Amino acid sequence: MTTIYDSRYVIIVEQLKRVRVEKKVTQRTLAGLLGQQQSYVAKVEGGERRLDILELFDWLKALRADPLIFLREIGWVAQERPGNIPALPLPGHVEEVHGGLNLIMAWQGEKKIVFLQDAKPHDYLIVEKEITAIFQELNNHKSKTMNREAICKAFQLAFELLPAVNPSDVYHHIVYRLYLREYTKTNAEQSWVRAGGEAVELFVARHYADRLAANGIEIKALLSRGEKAAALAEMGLAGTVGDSKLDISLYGVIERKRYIFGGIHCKASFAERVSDDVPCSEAMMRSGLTSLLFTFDAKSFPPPAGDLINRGELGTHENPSDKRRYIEEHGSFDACFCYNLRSVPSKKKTTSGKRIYVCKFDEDDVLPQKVIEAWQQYKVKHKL
Amino acid sequence: MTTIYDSRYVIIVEQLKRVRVEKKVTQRTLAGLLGQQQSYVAKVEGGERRLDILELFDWLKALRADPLIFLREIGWVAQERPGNIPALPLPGHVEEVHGGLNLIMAWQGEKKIVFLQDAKPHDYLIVEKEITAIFQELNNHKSKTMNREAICKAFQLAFELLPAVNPSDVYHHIVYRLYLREYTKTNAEQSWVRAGGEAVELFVARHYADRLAANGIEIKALLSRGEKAAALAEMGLAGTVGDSKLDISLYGVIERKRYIFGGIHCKASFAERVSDDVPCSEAMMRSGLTSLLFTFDAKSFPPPAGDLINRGELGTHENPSDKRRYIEEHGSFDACFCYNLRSVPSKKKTTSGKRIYVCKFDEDDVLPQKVIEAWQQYKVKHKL
DNA sequence: CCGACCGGTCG
DNA sequence: GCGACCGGTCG
Repeated sequence: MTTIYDSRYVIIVEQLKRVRVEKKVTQRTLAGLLGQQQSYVAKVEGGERRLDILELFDWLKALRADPLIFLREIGWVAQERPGNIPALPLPGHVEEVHGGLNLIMAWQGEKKIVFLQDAKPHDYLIVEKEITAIFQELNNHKSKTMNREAICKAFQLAFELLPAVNPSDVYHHIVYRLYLREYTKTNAEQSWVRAGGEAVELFVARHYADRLAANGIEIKALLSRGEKAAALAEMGLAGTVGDSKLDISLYGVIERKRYIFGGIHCKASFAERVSDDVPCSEAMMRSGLTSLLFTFDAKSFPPPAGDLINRGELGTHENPSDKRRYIEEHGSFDACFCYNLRSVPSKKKTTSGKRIYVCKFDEDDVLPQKVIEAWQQYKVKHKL
Repeated sequence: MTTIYDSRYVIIVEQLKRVRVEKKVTQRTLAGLLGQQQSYVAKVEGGERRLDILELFDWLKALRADPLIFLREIGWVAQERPGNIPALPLPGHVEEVHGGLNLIMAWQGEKKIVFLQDAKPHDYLIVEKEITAIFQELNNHKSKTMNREAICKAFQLAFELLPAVNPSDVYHHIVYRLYLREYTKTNAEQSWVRAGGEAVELFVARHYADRLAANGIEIKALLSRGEKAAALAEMGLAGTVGDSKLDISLYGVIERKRYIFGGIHCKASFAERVSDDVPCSEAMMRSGLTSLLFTFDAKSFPPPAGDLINRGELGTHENPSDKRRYIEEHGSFDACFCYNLRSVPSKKKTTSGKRIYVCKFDEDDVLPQKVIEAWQQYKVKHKL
């Protein structure tokens, strides 16, 4: 019959006793310091008498124990980790500079500046305010919005109001960092991993839906394990690769009949994780299906060593990373669409013939063009 | 010529001004509330006059701004994230129970209990104390110990003093959680990812070194990118798989000549990440080399939903996970050695013939046996 | 229930 | 410089 309150109080009492014993203070001595009888200390340590907050602090003071350290030991206050506060944008704080704006971040009480090219303070401030409100709403216990929906909404808003800005910077410096700043319900970094990753898939499917529908193509985010497995089964790949290795499926529609002709793998950033998707992608390509890779290629190095500039991980032609080689040399995907304007696109000719395209979400975006082409080719090949 | 001190102060002034403007308080009004002339406010906001800490708090009070919120906004204090404090063992706090001990953790001020089978309080308390000292030393800025070396030392100590306890629980509930509790120099969770992962590789190589050396086998942790690439080149796999996809190499030695005959992939936990290693492992096996998988298969679900019991991710025979299938069905590794005693080992017969073995670090540990067998078979096959 | 999501770290 | 390391999350 332990209530939460009781359990919390038990920890306090046990730790108070431990501190006293460690400091080799007897119950009698402590009682003397507190101006009380020994029975007072015994009753408190026996859980018979509860301390109010002021009594607790007097108690700790008498033991010469640091209250903050004590609160950490009982898990009420996080361990002090001087380095665990990531760089976060200061609320409403930007400065207009030539060609864009400087986003002012605080990191460990130091000021860090990130330049956002082609961003106007007025637009940024609207974006920050709206996204802040969206994410704060998630902390509300009555909020019915799912985290991935909220983040997807934040992407849509930010890309619409800041169309000229490097999309990967919007992802990484605005939406991601505002989520870290505002989301407090659970561990924000890990929640971002879960919800931010799915939000990218949702965003991609929604952003291109109309453009592709106009060309007889249906794009579908595969959010559940069941949907993923079903899509892989439709492709004839059930059981040959892991069942959960595709993010978005692409269907061509002819007279209400749907033909699955490809899919899109989504990765916010690469790290070593792109190799997860390679076996599924290669299996898709062997089955004559189009396998595309969407990525923000977001990667910056944080302070103190790094400069926070989001250079991505694809490297250059002269000095390619393994990730670039997966596309250009091994041809493990039919194409990679990268939304980090600092990333270096492939040359027209590559070893495998497959290319990295670098785009913004504008009329020159090649992703929908390539999807439409792939469907045309599928129709020709299968005489549809 | 901005010193760190200046940069920090600039943030304070700018944010103080922002708070005043947001609250629609004029400089004159604020000055009145502070019992000062308007020029005082102007000078402070202009950076000409510095506020001492008490003046700062008076200032915030006059603006009816919460000091803690303000300190968070300037990045001096972490955002309050009620859920971001992981379950951490309370210092020196265990209770002896039948068949083992209860490890007492604090999570959000609640008490959480994890049962450690076959652990004795006396031994646990030594382990906790020693590991705490090792990890606290890392916070010392003069510490020359590398994080991975410190964690490896913690593993060696803990497995030696608690030989009967589930090794995965020692990894997950003792070493990992003490690292979270004690390591404060940088973001402890991410530091654990980096250093804890490498420490597992180091530990495996060191733990088995003598036993294997007695059988003419050299085991080597591949810690640098160069070492990994070199080992893959020796195997004849350079360039065919990513260059960084092997953790430990195995050499047989005959008359000072070294023959690479296999390798070990290490994974503290699976998640989806085992598929990273599958392509390299399969390539090794195709080349006639032995490819083994070492894992703690550590996975518990934390509060509030989870019960913290470290059940791993391999599932059962009736309900296998994708990870079990990688071994038992697809045979993507020659064997999987799993050090979580709650994991279900393979039956003697599997579809692929490859098996999951569940072990402790004792005389029945099958890993060294299988490595020695593999080297014998290699010698026979290559007539060495 | 039980899976894949991703980025700070530090060698 | 620049890579792979892993676990809380939440649908």
